[in-house]
Amino acid sequence: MSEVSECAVERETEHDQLLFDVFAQRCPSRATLEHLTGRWGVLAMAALHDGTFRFNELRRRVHGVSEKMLAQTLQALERDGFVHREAQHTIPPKVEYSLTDRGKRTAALLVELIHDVEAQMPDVIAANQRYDAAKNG
Amino acid sequence: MSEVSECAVERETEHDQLLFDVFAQRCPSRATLEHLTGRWGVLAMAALHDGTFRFNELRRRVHGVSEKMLAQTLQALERDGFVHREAQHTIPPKVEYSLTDRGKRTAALLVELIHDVEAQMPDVIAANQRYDAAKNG
DNA sequence: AGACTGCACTAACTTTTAGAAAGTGCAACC
DNA sequence: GGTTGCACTTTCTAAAAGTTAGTGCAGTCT
Repeated sequence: MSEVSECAVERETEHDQLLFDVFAQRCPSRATLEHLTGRWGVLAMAALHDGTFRFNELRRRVHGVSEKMLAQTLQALERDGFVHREAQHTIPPKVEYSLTDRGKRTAALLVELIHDVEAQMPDVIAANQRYDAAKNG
Repeated sequence: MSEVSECAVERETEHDQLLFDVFAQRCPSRATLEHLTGRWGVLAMAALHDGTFRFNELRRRVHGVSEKMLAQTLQALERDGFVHREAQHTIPPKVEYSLTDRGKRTAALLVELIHDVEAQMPDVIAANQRYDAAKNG
């Protein structure tokens, strides 16, 4: 009954490319996409698009993120190779986060999305009001 | 102690534009961004980028989404004016979902992101293995 | 000198959210 | 006449997010 979709990671096409599909439930691309588009993933990537930052600098940039979630988010992004982490084992510790080349490419897309959303906000707020009025009216 | 950042929605710049900032904790743009980038938001938008679909058609396209979450996601996207909902009050009911013009623009960016991620997956998987090896080695 | 803050986290606990399962009411299909 | 499909909502449980506290040492403030 409960069918679980998989992507054909293992199979190769005639063009020697692997097939990944975010619409397939168990495709690893879905997890990666979530790391990038999760609540804090987008913001961390966009913040790092502006340069290299220390852990607590990022925390101050991304208002509202907890230490736990920022650490968790950065670890996932580092594991996926979007973020580079460089730690100096001094006291107090100094850890610098930056984007990898691959991360920079993807971050550019996310920044574009953010700007698009910010620019649309007046329309979004108007749409919200229309929707709520239609419901309660 | 706990400072909460707000965006200057109310203030206007000299160019007569409103200021929205997703990095500010209480800026409404952050909620909107989350509707789009949330786990199911991206996939719903990308699915609708291919055309008009009924509720259960979407559910079959976006593998793994529950009815509850799909309904919730579509309602948020409709309220924000990204998605258009057209219901025929027949029995059985027929409800068709499609993207608004604004939604189409934003969906294009999300689809671009998805393709970028899918294309990077071989590198991501390699990065995962390197990360795990470095940790357990 | 002694208290306080900052550094980059992790661990334990609580609250919020997501997901799973069942219910709705009717009609077409077998 | 039993099953399935339609588009949801409601209830309950499992998972995720958020909150708080702790680490160990060095600078800053008083």
